[in-house]
Amino acid sequence: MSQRHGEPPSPASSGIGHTCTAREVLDRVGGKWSIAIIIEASRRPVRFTELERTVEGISRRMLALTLRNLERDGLLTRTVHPTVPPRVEYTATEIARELYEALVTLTGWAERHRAAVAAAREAYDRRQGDRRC
Amino acid sequence: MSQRHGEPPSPASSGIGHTCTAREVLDRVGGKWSIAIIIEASRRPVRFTELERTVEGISRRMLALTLRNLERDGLLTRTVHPTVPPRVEYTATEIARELYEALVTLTGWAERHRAAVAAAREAYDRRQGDRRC
DNA sequence: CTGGATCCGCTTGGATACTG
DNA sequence: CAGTATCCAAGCGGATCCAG
Repeated sequence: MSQRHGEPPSPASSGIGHTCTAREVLDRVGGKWSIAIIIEASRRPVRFTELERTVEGISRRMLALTLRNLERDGLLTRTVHPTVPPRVEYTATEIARELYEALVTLTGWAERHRAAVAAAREAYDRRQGDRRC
Repeated sequence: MSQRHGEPPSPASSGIGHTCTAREVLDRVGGKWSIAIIIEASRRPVRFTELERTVEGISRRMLALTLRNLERDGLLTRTVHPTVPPRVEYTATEIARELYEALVTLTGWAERHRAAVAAAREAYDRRQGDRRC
């Protein structure tokens, strides 16, 4: 990551602008686990081990990394309760919850066209399969 | 790719459902170049070399690969004009254009909170910088 | 012009052991 | 419990050469 994410030169409406902002957000939540964590943390404060169980398939390392990044971007709040054993809770910020709202649009698209995409993919693969055999 | 993308077991409203559909679409367009290509192809039919110039930074290999995948998922239409030299045009399908509409919601989120995220990141980095030095 | 095939470095990410 | 540190494998992606 050699580039700071300050204000881009605002390439305006050439399509490049939309591309950049789109990539900006996708780089942030396009990770394999970000969405799942944001959704969980939007429902209630969650603890580390809790996420390790809930977000099925995630490794301890990736959980820690993703949490760090989300916290860094101000999407998660990390609260340490100085008890023993230590208790750390992660909560989605208002920004993150708004992000989730925005994502609903995308899931809507996925649900509407899931069948069509699957069909297209199958058709494509069948064509290729014929060519190769 | 060892897993077919058929109908998931529909885990309903436990948050897992949204996570899955969200990941489904992000896996499809979360690639480094998919969005840029979709946007370009939504504006007009585009040729291979044209994209190579427009989508700045993309390599020939990744352009070809991304085009294949998008075509496979029914998001792009590939039209070959049997001329010499060959002329191939890619066009966004209706589904892809709807996807772009959905993405606008996301870019809206990015634009609204860009400053906040940048600030959070800077604050976080400054805190860490102090600790490490 | 439009790609496919190959080589290879770099990053991503899993498994595990260790620390406070 | 809540992580960090280390090792290592798989795959993403760039560069290049070649073909239709």
